[in-house]
Amino acid sequence: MSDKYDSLKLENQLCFPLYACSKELVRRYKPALNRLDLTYTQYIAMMVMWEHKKINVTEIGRLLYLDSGTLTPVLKKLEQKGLITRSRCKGDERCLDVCLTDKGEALKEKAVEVPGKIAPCLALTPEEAGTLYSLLRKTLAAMGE
Amino acid sequence: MSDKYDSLKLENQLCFPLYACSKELVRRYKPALNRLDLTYTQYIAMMVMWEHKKINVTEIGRLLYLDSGTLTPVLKKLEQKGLITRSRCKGDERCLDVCLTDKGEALKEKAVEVPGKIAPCLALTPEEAGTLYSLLRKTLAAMGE
DNA sequence: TGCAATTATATTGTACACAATCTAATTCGA
DNA sequence: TCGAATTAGATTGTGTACAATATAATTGCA
Repeated sequence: MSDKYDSLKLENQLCFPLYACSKELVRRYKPALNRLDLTYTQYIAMMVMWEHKKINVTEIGRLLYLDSGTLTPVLKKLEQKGLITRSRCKGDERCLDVCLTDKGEALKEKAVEVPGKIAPCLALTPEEAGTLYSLLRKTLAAMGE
Repeated sequence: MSDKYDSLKLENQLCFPLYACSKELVRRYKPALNRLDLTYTQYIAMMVMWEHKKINVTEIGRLLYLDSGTLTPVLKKLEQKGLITRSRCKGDERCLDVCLTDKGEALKEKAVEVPGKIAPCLALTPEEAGTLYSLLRKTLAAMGE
């Protein structure tokens, strides 16, 4: 019943459910994020800002697995909204300091409610969620070499 | 040590490692897929075609969790490459029959080697990979209602 | 039977995502 | 110390994703 093409079936691939699950879950964030006027990418960038207050683009990229080609327009958008400031570092003009503004800090109050709205979508027990988290982090670490 | 903002830390979110892991793993496919002149999205569309030979757009979308706005340009590209044909169904002109061509079928021979090149990236035991797969499929099913 | 609702796909507009390339600033080594 | 190599971001081009809308074909029901 099996042949040499079995590995090419969607049901036998691990990457595909990962890809689909990620996309579907991000889509579930949209209603909650619309109320903050943020996209998912802007939201994870703000999560970095809420934790770090001040950080440069390369570091944000390292934390989010994104490069400057993606981050530059995202950060410019967040700057337009008044949530962050962007300015060249004193001492090394190549660097860009990204800083959280008061308005950005204030948005955190509304954002606190987001994770609680997403959790029910998962339908996993806390143990399962923990296992899933560990396996994903292990895989991410392995891919980072 | 914990406060009400803990849920907003990247390390406490399940969606983020899912999103990052998916992106990084898709990136690992690129060298292998470049040799087939396929992107990842084109590759999973071809996986559907290799299994089904003939299928319509809505069905492909249901299998891949993609809508016509994404699939239409992808399928047109695959048609340009001569891997599939697109033609209106006889009997229901709204539908589009997507059919695998001989050239598309032939590409399967080269594609067979792709999954084996990706597996080592994961660094998971077969049991762990199985667990991850099950948890992702369970979550996908739950999100499909 | 005729027209309102539904269905299948396509189009438009916005926002990533990333490879490749570019520019400017900094560092490092002969 | 000066020019090559490196580094940090920005830009460009291609290809998704998806919401919203459009269009055309089909269905269903009053």
